[in-house]
Amino acid sequence: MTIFARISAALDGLLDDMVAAGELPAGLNHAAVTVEPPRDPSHGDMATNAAMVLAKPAGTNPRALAELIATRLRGLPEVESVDIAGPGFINMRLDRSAWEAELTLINERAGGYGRTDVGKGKRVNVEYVSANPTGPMHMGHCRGAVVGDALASLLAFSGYEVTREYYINDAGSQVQTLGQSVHLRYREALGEDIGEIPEGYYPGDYLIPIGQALAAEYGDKYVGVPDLVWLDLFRERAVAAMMDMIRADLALLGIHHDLFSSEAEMQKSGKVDAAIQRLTDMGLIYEGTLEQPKGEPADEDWAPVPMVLFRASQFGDDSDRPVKRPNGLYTYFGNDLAYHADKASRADELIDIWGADHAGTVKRIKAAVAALTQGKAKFDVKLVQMVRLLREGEPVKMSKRSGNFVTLADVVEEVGKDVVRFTMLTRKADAQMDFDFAKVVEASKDNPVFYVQYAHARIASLGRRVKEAFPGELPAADLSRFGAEELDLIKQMANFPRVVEGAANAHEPHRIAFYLYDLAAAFHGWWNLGNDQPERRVIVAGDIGLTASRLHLSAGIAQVIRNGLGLMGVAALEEMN
RNA sequence: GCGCCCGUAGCUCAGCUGGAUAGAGCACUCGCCUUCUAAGCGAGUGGUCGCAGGUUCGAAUCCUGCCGGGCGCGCCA
Repeated sequence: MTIFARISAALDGLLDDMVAAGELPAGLNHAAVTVEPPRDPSHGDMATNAAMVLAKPAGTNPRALAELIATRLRGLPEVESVDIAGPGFINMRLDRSAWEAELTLINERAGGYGRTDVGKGKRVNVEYVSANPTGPMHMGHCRGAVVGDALASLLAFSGYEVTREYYINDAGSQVQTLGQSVHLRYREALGEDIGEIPEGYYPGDYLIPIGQALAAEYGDKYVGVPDLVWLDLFRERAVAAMMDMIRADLALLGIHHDLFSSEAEMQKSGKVDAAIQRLTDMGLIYEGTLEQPKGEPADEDWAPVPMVLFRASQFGDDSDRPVKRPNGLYTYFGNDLAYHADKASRADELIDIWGADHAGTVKRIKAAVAALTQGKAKFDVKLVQMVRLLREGEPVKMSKRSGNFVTLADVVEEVGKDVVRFTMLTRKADAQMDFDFAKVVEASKDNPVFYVQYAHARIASLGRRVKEAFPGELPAADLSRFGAEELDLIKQMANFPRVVEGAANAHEPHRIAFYLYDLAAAFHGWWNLGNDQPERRVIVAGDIGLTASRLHLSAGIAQVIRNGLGLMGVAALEEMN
């Protein structure tokens, strides 16, 4: 057990003892009781709010209760001293042996340090990316891809059974247009001059090879015949090729989904009809007419049309929502609610990662999930804000014309997978962010990617250098030789499991990036002590024992950095170059 | 008109789901770095947490109403 888990468990047990001793009434809810490092380290190593939280339900006052708890805490072997401060905080100082033990634990657990079972094996489905299969991935998709992937890793590390899922939107009008665009390329491949790609079609060069392949396979069989004959074929081929391309783009980022779900297949399987039927049976589907939306430019073409609607407004949405169009086909929402019903049948918790431009549809899908699962499924829609690309401080112009939008593959090629992934996690998901090509590769402490990598590389360099100073075998680490700075570093490392747990619970993978930056800063500060004072370096000439001990500490730091970077999908570097 | 997100130091952002005196980097000021592990190091200045109420032992954090910025708002996805 990690140190925080031990103290927290001991506190729980001790509160039970107090109930047995008649010092506390039975049945108090401990959920709000926390054990955490105080913001101000001068207050001690750990603080608990137990007395303040429990005083009122226990019918006593915080200070008096704190005294009782403090007395018992003083009996714990790892607790050196306890005092009560402010409105009833209980501050603890731990014996140094507790921190020494934590470092040993870090090096023993190695890659498993920080892993917990808070997920208790619950099945969580994380759906992310789900870019339309109409072209290569561009930077607009990138952030959601990284956030979703890191969150999935975080949840897996926290004891959840995770499914990483991609929803292929292969049933709507956009993929019909894609099929028609490929048909143009097909005619082009047969020698026809198609001129400029008309407005409304996909102009990208990436469709050319698909047209060529179809031309090679079928010759002119599909020229001059109605699209009814060829559109399904062309669409399916195009979608398959686009998905191959998208999978390749994702692989560049180190992202591999467990499951790709097809909208079209789901529709064919009858699951959409079934889901709508279930809602109909619940009385939540009716035919009706919506009011005209109050958009700024009032739509002249608007006319009231009766449609099949879902009573989303009964579940917190602002309006009821159409599941079928007047032509009888399902809307995107109709398909999507069925898809979520399907996911809910396979998982205990659902998480969707969406671009912020879809914010307007969150309420309706939450309403649908609530209705379909009787409010039982945990469901979080995580919105990821836009990324503004900058080059030398100037926004990069994005155009839909082919060759002029920034693809994900281009960016990964230019700055590298690790830089892209780390940078995408240096801001919380719901804040907008700038991605400056120059800044993200800058080798300075202003750049968190570099700063964290550099800390790890510095530690890796010790392994190489120590052989020069001490060619023989090193003795076992003697942790009693640590001073206050070394113990402070361990205290910071000991926070890693708490940060992981918090990030997993809050679905906020960016917390790992900030934690690693802080840990790296603390390490660099420690390292810099050696600039002026050679005896404070890790490798101390003439003191093999101290060197061994500090190497052990450094190894622990490197381990925590690796574990954190691993969750982010970023490789730790052995050396900078 | 409505909904969602955001508003914290001059700038870019954290703030551990309600805790103690609100933090980091940049910028700025001062000192250090011609021999060491310096793609630099140390210290300092800088805040009505958009505004006004409310909830309670306690609010940047939760609630309500305003102000300002971004995104979105039927039969697209």
